[in-house]
Amino acid sequence: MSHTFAQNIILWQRQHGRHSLPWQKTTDAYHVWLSEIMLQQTQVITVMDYYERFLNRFPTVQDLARADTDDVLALWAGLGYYSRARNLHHCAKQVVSDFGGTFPPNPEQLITLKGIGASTAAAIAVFAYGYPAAILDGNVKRILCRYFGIDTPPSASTDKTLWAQAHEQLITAVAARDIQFDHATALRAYTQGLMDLGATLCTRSKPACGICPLVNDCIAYRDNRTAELPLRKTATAVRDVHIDLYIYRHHNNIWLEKRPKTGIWASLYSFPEHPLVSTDTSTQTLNTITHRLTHRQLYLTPHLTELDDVQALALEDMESVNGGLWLTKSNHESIGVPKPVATVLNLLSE
DNA sequence: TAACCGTGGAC
DNA sequence: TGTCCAAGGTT
Repeated sequence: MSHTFAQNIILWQRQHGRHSLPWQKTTDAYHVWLSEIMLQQTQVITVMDYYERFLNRFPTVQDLARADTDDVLALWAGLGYYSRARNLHHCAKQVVSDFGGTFPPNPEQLITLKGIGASTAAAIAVFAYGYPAAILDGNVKRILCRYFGIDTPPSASTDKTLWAQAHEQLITAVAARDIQFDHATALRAYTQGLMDLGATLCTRSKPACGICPLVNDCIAYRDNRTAELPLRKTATAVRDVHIDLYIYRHHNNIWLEKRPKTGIWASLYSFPEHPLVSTDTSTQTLNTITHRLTHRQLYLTPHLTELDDVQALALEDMESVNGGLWLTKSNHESIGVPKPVATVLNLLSE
């Protein structure tokens, strides 16, 4: 007799899935949660180092909750989507103040926490607590669209269909446990298996259908539409943005300003974008740097000015009230800067 | 509802 | 080289 969708996933995961990722070594909800937040829209290989550094610096949710937001952002710098870091810190405080320092076990409570949506809540519930819940990330969407031949464009309506399928398959997954494994173990294998299959076999381009455990029942494979499904989302327009960066250096210290709480690179530090010091001389314009964001193409033109002691003091007096500060050798660990700013800083220190 | 929000890798 | 998009959530 043939296996169900869920049985195929579980059997495949035990044999061919990933079992040695750092966050698979534990069911500690704090560790699981941290990994799930970092992995949002971010590939496994990128997360590895950040995950280890974060746990080393903040071993418990209490440590994270009482940290300075600047330190959290500095540790997150380079990982992108910085609202995740601010929400992470907020969430840690919520867990300590509202849940006694222990993450709640069910998705209904988890989703009330900052930065945790439906899919992340389900993943935490499954991996930390063995609580049955359906995930729906990019991997699962791709698998379901192909397996069931779902060929409607990405939309809230399509998401509703996908969530319904995700829930339905979970029911059979829960029933698919066999004599060797308990309920929670089968559930974790199923959930991990979906991600592993999507990440390693059912990939966007050139899926490995020849070794896929679902190939016999896959509509997209049957109809030769795996290259077409899932349908692409219409590309959002990328606008060009030109920004001047004013770099003021004094004794190898660099003047930085805290960015606004909203918008690109919110709450991180960067160079002023308007001149702060009237310098009729000795300002050097450096080569323009391009930096691509999801919906913006940035052109950053740095202007470097060396300040004398009087100018430096004047700048300090005038701008420190606005969250400006000198980046020095001793404070860089609590100053989070976006990638291109880090690139410019490295350029300057050469 | 759709725009917003980073960075890096794959092709 | 340009395009797509990755363990998405918030506004």
